[in-house]
Amino acid sequence: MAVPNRPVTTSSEAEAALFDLVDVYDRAYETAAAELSLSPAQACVLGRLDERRGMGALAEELGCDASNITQIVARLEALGLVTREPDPRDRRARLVARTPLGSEINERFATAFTFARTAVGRLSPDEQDQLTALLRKALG
Amino acid sequence: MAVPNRPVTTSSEAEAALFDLVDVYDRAYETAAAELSLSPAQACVLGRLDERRGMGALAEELGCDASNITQIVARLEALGLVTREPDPRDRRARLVARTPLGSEINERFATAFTFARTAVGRLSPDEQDQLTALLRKALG
DNA sequence: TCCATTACTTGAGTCAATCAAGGATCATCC
DNA sequence: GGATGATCCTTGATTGACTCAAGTAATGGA
Repeated sequence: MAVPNRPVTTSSEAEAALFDLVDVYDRAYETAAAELSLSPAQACVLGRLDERRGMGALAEELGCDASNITQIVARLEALGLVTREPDPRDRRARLVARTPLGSEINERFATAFTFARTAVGRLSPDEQDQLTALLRKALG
Repeated sequence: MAVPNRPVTTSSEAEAALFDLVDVYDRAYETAAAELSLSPAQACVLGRLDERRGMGALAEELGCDASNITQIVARLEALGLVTREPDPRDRRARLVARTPLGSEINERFATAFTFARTAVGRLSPDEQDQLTALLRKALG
C-alpha cells in the first residue's frame, strides 16, 4: 500500500494540499529506497549514520524500540552497508557506522530521492522563504 | 519506529521544513490510529469507505496489491467495523461498507487526528491561501 | 562488593506488503 | 450456447517492521 496515511476528510484547501504533499513525499521516499533494494526503514537508518553512533541513539531519534533498531541494523550489516563495533569506552554499547559501500548507497539514495529538491526547486527563492515561514508557523 | 521516512540530507531550509511537516504529520496519523487501536492502514481504509466500494477500487486508490486489501478488510471485518457483501451486479466483486460502529470509529479517528486542522488553524485565512498556492506550485 | 541502571539482544507475536497461483464469474466471439 | 480470455478476489508463502517481555553483559555508585 506504499503510504496509506491519507486523511479521512480534508475540510479545507490547505489541509488537502498538506495531505497531497505528505502522500507524494512518502511515496517518493519509498520508491527511491526500493530503487536501491532498501526498505524505507533501512534507507532511513542508513541516512542517519553520517557519524558513527550507538543503537540507543538511533532508537531514540526514530522514536522506536531498541530491538527494532537491532533488527534493521542487523539487516544493513548483512548487506555490507554498516558495521557494528563495540564501543571501547562502554562495552555494553555498539557503535554503528557506514561502510564505504554503505556511504555509496546512501549517496545514491540521496540522489534518487529527488522529491523535496524538485518541489522546492519549482519555487523562487522568495517563495521558498515564504513556504518555510508558513510551514514553521503551521508547525507551531 | 513510527515514521522513519526522514530524508538523508536537507540542503535548504525549505526542504527541512517540508521534512519536518511530513514527519510530524505521519506520526500524528499513527498516534491517532493507535488511540483507537487501529493500525494506520486500517484507519486509512476505513476512512475511504464513505461510500461502499469494491476491493479493487481500494487497491488501485492506495496503490497496493489487491491481496493486501483483502487482509486489511478482513481484519476490519473481524473488528466489526466493515461488512463485505457480494455485489449483486457482479458476483466476482465484493462491496465493502462501514458498519455503524465503523462509522463511529471513523469519526472518532477524524476527531483524534487533529494535526492538519491544528496546523492550518495557526495560519490566517490569507496565509492559508498562500500556503495552498505554494504547495500546489511545489507539487507541480 | 553489591545492586540498580544502562545498552543491547533474543524470542514471540502481530501486521503490512508483495508475489505466485488458483477459483469463480463475466464478457465476448464464433 | 459453449469455449476462451479477462477480471475480481482469495489463499499461501515469505519478508520486513514493529512491539513487548525477558534476558545478558557491562557500568557506576553506595
